[in-house]
Amino acid sequence: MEAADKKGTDTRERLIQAAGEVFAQRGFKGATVREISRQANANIAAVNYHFGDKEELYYEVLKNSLSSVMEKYPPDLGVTPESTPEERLHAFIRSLLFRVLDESRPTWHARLMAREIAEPTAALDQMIENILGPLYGYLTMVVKQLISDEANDELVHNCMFSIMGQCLFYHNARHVISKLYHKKFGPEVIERLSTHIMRFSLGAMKDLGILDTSHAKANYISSQ
Amino acid sequence: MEAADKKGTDTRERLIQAAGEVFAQRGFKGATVREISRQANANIAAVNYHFGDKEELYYEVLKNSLSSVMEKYPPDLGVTPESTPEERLHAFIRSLLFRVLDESRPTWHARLMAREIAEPTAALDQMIENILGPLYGYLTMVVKQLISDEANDELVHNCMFSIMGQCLFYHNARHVISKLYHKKFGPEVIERLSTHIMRFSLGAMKDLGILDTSHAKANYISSQ
DNA sequence: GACTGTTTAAAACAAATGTTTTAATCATTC
DNA sequence: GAATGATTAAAACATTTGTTTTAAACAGTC
Repeated sequence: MEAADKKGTDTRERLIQAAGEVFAQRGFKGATVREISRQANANIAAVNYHFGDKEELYYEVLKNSLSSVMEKYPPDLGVTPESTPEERLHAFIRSLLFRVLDESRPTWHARLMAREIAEPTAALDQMIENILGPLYGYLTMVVKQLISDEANDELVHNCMFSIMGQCLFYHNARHVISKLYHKKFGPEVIERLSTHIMRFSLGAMKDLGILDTSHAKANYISSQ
Repeated sequence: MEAADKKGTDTRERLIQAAGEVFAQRGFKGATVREISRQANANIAAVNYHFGDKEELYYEVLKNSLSSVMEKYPPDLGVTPESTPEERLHAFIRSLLFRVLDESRPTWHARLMAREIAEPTAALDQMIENILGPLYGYLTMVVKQLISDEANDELVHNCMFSIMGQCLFYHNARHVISKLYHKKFGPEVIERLSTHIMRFSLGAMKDLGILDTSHAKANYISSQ
């Protein structure tokens, strides 16, 4: 069988692609092996033959997703050892936004990860270990450089969450945004969003950093 | 039957409460009428008798949720006509955070709405009309007062999204946050978070507002 | 070209699930 | 207190769905 992708291509691979699409769209429970098989041009029994059962297929799909998601948009894209912390932050935001909003390629990676984050299965742990943990670690470093190396942990975490939240919101609330404001997320819009989020966050951290270092930690901790 | 809540309480009401819990936990597809019925101490046929079918029950649950979610924490809690825009923003953030994080009462309202936002069913439209639309309208007003009444719409929207994103992140990523940082969201933590988000956002908008009004719109629009 | 291990195809199975049916029970009214 | 309408209970039904089985088709090897 020398045909390119008529039937010769690995059924296993086609199943993963199809399953990714279906899982992302309908969730683990909502996805049926019949729909996956149909969409992969495979027999119903193919899933069980190649993966054992539906759950194992899901894990395989997620693992596949994890490794490919970071490839196209690594969090330090275009950053050199000489880059300023500001440039690193912009690169981080930009890559995160493209990672979750770019529709020029299969979008199920991001949607699947978002699903797993919002309602974890047993697979969340490996996702944290391989992707989210390192990602947060990297952002921690960047933020610390931006506000103050000896800023208290709470402030650092809060700033990180403020940045992550701004980025992920556009993915999470995309249906609402599009219904309320008829906004579409093409590459140039994403570019502008990343500029906004960077300026917004830099302005904020400039303020907070001053607060934190001048009035010392007690100031930030006192609330209300 | 005069007993308080042994069996005399409306089965219909018990079904809605139980269904809310189960739908929020397992999603529409994952929830089974059997589990709902069991948890409501009702017969399997009760759902169909009282609501026609499972989908109609879901809509009823969501409608019930919508009307009750805003009651305890209205977005302008504690705000008077004399309040400053800064106070209004703080109240908005605070109430939003409590709305989505407060675990001292049934949490399924927020979880269910988050589900509907992330993966809409046909019910999203009424949710936008009754809740999200007004909420965003109110925030628009507050933000405009904070940066500049004649700020361009894009900047206003972006700031709104930055604020909403920061708040909703803690709900959306709660499992990841708790696994990574062992953070729990008690009332005092929520209070401090709201203070952080307010300061973060005010600092940011102060910056952007200056940018926007002094260098005029062209400045903001130029990206990269 | 028969043999062997791998993959695909079709059908069947068993469990789960939303819904319906039918009868019993409860509550209210005359 | 019989009659009537509303509610609940138990069982059955029809579909869907994940999985298994059995046989056929294929690919590579001697």
